Amino acid sequence: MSEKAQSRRAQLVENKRTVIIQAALKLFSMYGLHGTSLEQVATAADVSKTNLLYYFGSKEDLYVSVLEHLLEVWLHPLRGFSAEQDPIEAIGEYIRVKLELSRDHPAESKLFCMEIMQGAPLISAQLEQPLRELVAMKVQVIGEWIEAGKLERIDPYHLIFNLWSTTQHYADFSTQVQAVTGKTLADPEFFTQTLENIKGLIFNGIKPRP
Amino acid sequence: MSEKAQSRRAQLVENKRTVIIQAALKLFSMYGLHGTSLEQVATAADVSKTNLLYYFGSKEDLYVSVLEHLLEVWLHPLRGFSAEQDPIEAIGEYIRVKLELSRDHPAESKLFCMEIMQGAPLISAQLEQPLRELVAMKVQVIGEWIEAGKLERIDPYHLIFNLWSTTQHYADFSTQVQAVTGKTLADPEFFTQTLENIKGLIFNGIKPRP
DNA sequence: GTCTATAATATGATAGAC
DNA sequence: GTCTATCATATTATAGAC
Repeated sequence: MSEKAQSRRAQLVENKRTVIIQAALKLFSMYGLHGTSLEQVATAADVSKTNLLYYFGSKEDLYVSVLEHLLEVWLHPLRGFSAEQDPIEAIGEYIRVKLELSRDHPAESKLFCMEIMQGAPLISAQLEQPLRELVAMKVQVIGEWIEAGKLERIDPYHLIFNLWSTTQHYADFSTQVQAVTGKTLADPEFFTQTLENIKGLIFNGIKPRP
Repeated sequence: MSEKAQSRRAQLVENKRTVIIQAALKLFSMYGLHGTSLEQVATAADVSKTNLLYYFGSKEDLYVSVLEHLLEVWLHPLRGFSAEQDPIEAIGEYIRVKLELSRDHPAESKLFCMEIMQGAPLISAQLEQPLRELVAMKVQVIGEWIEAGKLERIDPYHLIFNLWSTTQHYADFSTQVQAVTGKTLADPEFFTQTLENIKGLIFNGIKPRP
């Protein structure tokens, strides 16, 4: 068996796993883990249920794989900003990236939200450690900005929670946002307007400046 | 049969329904609708499964009752603020009430979040209409404040989403907040600190004022 | 790797006695 | 109103042929 054939087959297996994970992600984020049957996932991924169980040994196995995929997408933008940057620019950029994630990966956002709400029983190990470290690094950077007088004295932790909650809201509560405004982030005009408003709020607040 | 006996029995029935609803709320908010069995709810409410099904004809019936109870608790503080009030005071008060809700009713917050994320299939009728009206009223008030020069020019809708998301975050993502900070809103000091930070952010932003 | 059974079980719901 | 017994079904998972 040639190397090429080997790798081609491995590629196909990976593709199939990916297709299944994508289908599962979408369904899990809509109906939850227990609200989704393997049959549904199999149908959506265009494979048989038995075949699905050939690629993923169990439902929980599949679920964990979906969560692992999700974490990669989700924690990625957290890598950004360093103390050398201008804070307003860096934070503005972070808000933009997070809002783009809410627009382009709402299923990831929702499933992450669900998992955290339920106490993250299945990924607490993978999540807690890297998350704590990433946040600690950011808190450090924000602290330096404040010391340098480049930001108002704000608790860095609460600032981070604020950035997360305000941006993710447009993915997780998109149903509510749409019910109230009639718009979604898919609408470019609404996206820009949302971005500017979030940035305006976080940078300047709502108190009128004399 | 006397009026008294009638009302006493009705009272008992109501109490039992309430106990079941509370137990169901807690479990549904932790494991989701499909992740919770009637057996679990019955055990938590200290009744038999058959008895539970005597009070609520079906699982969906129970779930809808839980959601209706939840909406009452959840939409209540939205009634507040009118244009005559000072906006900073009114909004500050609203933030406090919402954060108290996140502290005292996290199960309601989480289940509401879950339901919205899944498209609110079972309460869209009860929710959409009153929500849209309430928000429209508030948008009106905020608009008047802005016209009077009492607030910066901010889109009222995005301001409302901001108030919701930042406060509810501490209930829905309490697991994450605790993983990162080691604290919960149950800690009075952390509660006060959180409240002041949210208010500070929304009122003043993070840009240093010269 | 993929398929056809089929096992094993959990769980929502009902019937009928008391 | 509450109980025991039971039905009906959905769904995860496995065995074994091809």
